[in-house]
This record gives sequence, C-alpha cells and structure tokens, in this order.
Amino acid sequence: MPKEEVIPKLIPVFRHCGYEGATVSQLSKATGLKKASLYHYFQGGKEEMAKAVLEYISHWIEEHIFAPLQTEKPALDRLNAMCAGIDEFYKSGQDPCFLAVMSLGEADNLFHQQLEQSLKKWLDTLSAIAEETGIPPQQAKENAEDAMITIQGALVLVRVTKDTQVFHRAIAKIPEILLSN
Amino acid sequence: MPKEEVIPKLIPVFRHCGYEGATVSQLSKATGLKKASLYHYFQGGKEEMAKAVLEYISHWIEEHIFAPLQTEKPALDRLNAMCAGIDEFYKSGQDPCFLAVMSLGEADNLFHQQLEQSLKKWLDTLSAIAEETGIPPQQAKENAEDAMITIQGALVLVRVTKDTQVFHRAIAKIPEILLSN
DNA sequence: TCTATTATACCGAATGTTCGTTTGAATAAG
DNA sequence: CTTATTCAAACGAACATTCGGTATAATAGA
Repeated sequence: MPKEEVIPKLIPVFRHCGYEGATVSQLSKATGLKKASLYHYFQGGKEEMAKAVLEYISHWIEEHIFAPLQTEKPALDRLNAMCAGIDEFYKSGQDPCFLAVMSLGEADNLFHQQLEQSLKKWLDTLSAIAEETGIPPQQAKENAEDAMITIQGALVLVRVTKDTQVFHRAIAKIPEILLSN
Repeated sequence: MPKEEVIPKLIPVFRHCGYEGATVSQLSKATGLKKASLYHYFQGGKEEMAKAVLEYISHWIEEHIFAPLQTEKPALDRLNAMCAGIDEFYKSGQDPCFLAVMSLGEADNLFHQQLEQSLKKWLDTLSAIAEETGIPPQQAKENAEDAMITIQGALVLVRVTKDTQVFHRAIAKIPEILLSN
C-alpha cells in the first residue's frame, strides 16, 4: 500500500483520540498495516505519523477550502463555496478539528508552531476576503477571528450535543460575520 | 491533606493534558501526594479523580457563574457579572475548557453523559436570561448556543495564538449576543 | 490516667499491563 | 539476486494499580 493511501486512514484516529490518546495499535488496525509496516513508512514513529497527517490536512484545506476563494466570482459566492468545503471537512461538525485536538498536552509541545502557522493562514485568508469588500483592515481582522471562533466553538458544541443542526446554523452565519461592520 | 484540597490541585493537569494525557505520576507531583496516597483517596483510580474534578468544577460554576444571574439587578448587569466569572474561570482563555478536553477519546466514553448534562445546564441558564428580556424561546435558545459557541471557540483560538485579547473581545460580546434578535 | 485498639493518612516497592519501538525472518516484486 | 514490503515476536520503558507497611491521632477500656 502506497504512503498516500495510508495517511488518510490515520486521520480519524488522531482526530477522535488526540495525539496521546491514539495508540499505534489503533493506528495499525485503522490502516490494516501491522505495526512494523507502519514503522517502515514512518521511521519517526507516531510523531512522524501525526506530522504527516497535519501536512496532508494542510494540503486538503488549501485545495478544498482556500482554492474556492481565489476565483473571479462575487465575494459572497466564494464564501458560500468555502463554507461547503468546511462542512465537508468537519463532516457537519461530527469530526473534531485538529487545531483543537493537537493543541493539548504533549502534542502541543510537538506541533504548536505548525498549528499556529496553520491558524494564521486561515485568519489571514479570511481577513483578506473581508478587506476585498471594502472592510477596513482592523475590522476585517476581527471579523476573521470571529468567523474562526464560530467554527471552532460549533465543533465543540456538536461534539457534546451530537446536534449537527447547530453546526449548520453556525456555518451559515460565516459569510455575514465576515462581511459585517 | 484533606480531599477538598487535593482536587483543586488535580484540575490543571487534566485541563492541560486531557484525560489520557494526564498520568498518575503527573497528578502525584501536582498534588504533592505519592501515587499510593492518591489511590487512598480515590479508590477508583484516575477515572474517579477525573470524576471528582468534574463535580468540583460543576459546583464552582454553579457558585461563581450561575449564582450572579439569580440576583435582582438588571439583566445586563447580571450578564456582565457572569462574564467576569467566565473570565476568571478560564483565566482569560489560557486554561482550556473541560467540556472540550474531556469530550475526546476514551474520556468521552467515560464522561459523555456528565458533559452533555453540564452543557445543557449552561445553555438552559443562558436561554432563560434571554427569555427574561422578552426574547422569544426559539431565538433565546439560538442566542444561548451562539454565546456558548463564542466562549468555546475563543478558548481554542487563544490556546493556539496565545493572544488573550481575542478572548476578552469575545467575552465582551456575550451580552449582546444573548440579548440580540 | 495509662494502655490497647482502631481508623486515618501516607509511602516505598512491586504488580501486571500496555505503550511505542525494534528485530530478524518471510514473502513479493522487479 | 536484489530490493522493497510485510509480518510475528519480543524489547525496554512507562503506565495504572496494588501491596505491605509505618506514622499519627483519635477512641475506648481498665
């Protein structure tokens, strides 16, 4: 099995169990590869697996969430396309966010820089869209933060309530949050 | 050392490491009690320690966050008092929320019911305040959800950015979120 | 009062288990 | 043959947990 097929199978384990909660046995079962085979692909062990997953996700976001923002359509259309990507990425809120999961305990020590950079990218991208529509920089920055807060907060609520409606309602608000003043 | 003094010392470990990330060695070091002594107090082991912490926090919230809402002052004053309690509870966003931390991995299997009940209490309490000011029930419910989303989302952002200003800005918005229509 | 008993708080050392990781051999591919 | 994959088995380390015991203090009986 090629490495590109392995990484996606690692994702749900890290996502739902966190870095420390995810055991190599679970990762083995999830991929169908025995432990030694996993270590053949990832000589750095669990840490390298998590890092690979983070990079994979980073690219996924780039393609499926940021890319729709770079078209020539009106800003609102682009934002709605982005929201569709977000809904898919988080499975309507049923899948936790790596940003939230990996910023705890030992994982945060290992990956904090990467997480911080990833979040900054999100915020900058959203802020740029807001500025495009004529919103002043400081306001755009705060709107971007509010949008991210809404996404992350909704994920926590859905994780506890199991009510995906809350997530859809929250995501639907993203465009107006971003473009408000 | 009486048990009531032990529990608060367990809190920061679970909060920052999560349930699975928190080791009994860490808990021992944090409390100043040797492992065997911890097991003297908590015969159910780590699981009972976490449960005790959850109950302790539940009471703390009751007293410091919900109680200020039961006074006779105007709604806005009461909400501001609550926000002060929230800011203290989360140390301006520098301390993660148990709701978010304990709803992952094995911890979620063990404590999900307790977490769900706790969140429901939050939402119902906030919703009731909104209804008091004449906001219709359905709108009040959604406002309460939005308020919780803001709190939880801000906690995630601050954990990654280390920028407590984001948290203060988010908390300051809680009253208007709750009372909007 | 003095002593015997019980209960509580605590700890060093060991328990068995699970963890992440490594090894060396078997198999498959070219 | 050579190289790349896969595997069962085993590794030491760290884990949660238990055991046997000491120290202290409260309680009770004489």
